[in-house]
Amino acid sequence: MTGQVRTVDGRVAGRRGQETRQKLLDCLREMLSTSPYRDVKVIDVARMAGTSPATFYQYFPDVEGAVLEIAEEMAKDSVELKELVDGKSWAGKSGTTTSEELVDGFLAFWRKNDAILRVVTLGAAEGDKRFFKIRMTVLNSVAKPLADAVKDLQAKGQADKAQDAAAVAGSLISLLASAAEHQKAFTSWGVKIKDLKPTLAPLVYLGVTGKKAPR
Amino acid sequence: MTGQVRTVDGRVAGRRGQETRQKLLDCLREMLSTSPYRDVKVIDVARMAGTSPATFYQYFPDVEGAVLEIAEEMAKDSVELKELVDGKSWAGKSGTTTSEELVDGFLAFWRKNDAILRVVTLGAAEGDKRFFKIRMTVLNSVAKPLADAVKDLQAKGQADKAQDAAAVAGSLISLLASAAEHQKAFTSWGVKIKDLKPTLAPLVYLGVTGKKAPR
DNA sequence: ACTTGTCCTGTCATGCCGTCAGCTTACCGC
DNA sequence: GCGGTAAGCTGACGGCATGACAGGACAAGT
Repeated sequence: MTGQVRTVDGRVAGRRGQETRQKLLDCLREMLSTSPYRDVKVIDVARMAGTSPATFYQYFPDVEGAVLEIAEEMAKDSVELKELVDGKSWAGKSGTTTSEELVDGFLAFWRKNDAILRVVTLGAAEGDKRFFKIRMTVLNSVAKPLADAVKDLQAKGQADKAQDAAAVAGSLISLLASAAEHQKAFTSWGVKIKDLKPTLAPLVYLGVTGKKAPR
Repeated sequence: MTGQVRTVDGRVAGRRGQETRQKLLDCLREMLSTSPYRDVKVIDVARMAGTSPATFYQYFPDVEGAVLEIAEEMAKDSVELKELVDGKSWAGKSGTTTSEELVDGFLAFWRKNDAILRVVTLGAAEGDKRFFKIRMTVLNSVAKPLADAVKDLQAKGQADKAQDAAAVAGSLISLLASAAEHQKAFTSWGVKIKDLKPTLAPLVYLGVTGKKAPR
């Protein structure tokens, strides 16, 4: 699957080279979570990795290129998010559980990949196709099975057929993504983090089924 | 209200100085909407404004400082968003209209200030208090009156009292903000922009009233 | 030990950053 | 109109990040 790892000038990287490369990626990830994206410099990353800027440029064209690498790694991990929706039931009480677990799982994933997702989101918003595609991969991993679930319910007459399934799923995933991104904002509105799930989960349930959540 | 405009070294700016300053801000705003934030350089802004980098540094400590200025201007404009909720009715049919106008108005404001809001959002997510506060100002201009509306309905027994009003309002505003930020994403899900309002508006209505939207 | 290919770094040209001294311009009182 | 004063602008400079290259260090096989 993973093609040969190559340096910028075309050589194939050996064992030691891959280690160095990985160390650079790790340090970059670390830097991203501690300083503003705009201020992340190659020289800092190199220093932290105990190597020189020249080495960095051997493996990556620039900071953005390395960030893309990290982002793609994360996008691969995001397949695990499918499990939050696939094969789950939306009927009655179990629907409540499904929506709660979806909210929980999604927020956890976002929090885990906080820093890199911030940069991906920015890149996507700025119109960069590569970042946009990565963001899509992550969100689609939930949005697609969710849209399928809505279509299923519509077919069984258990959900509002007038709603576009993909639009519903997209809106709900956006809601989750945005809530995940700005958890700090909620506290300033006097909302405790623990209030977030009880609020989001019913919204998801409502969006999917078109019915008020049972209690 | 607005104190004297001052240069970095303390001089008060006169007519000509203010013009230059404003031209720099305009050019920066332009640059932000055409190139990635990370790549916006002082020298480019200065060149576009037909002046020198040194002049830029006379009015702003750095790029971020100037961006903050633009953002604060925008935050002032955001008071107009209050009107989208204040004094509106959520009962029956008129509730549907209210939610639709809220969605429309909010999306329009966000689209108008696209570029600067992107940077504000990034800064806030990275933990910068100044950007965070500005983002709060914008979102609060809708979230506060919306929370009041929910409390009102709760008091009248027309909404679910178990929900925290502020949390509901916060989640809904986050939903709108996120949808506004990533309109392009929706099209890749096969969702037409015009499908967005019919999807978001009922979600808002549902969130506020806890009832399924009438049609 | 020698060869081969990978890996790292010293060094250099280039370009942006951020500051300062000093020159020019506008305004004001006389 | 004349000089004084403060505002406005820029050339120039040290400093640092970028990105390219060539050559030295190193590991592995022979």
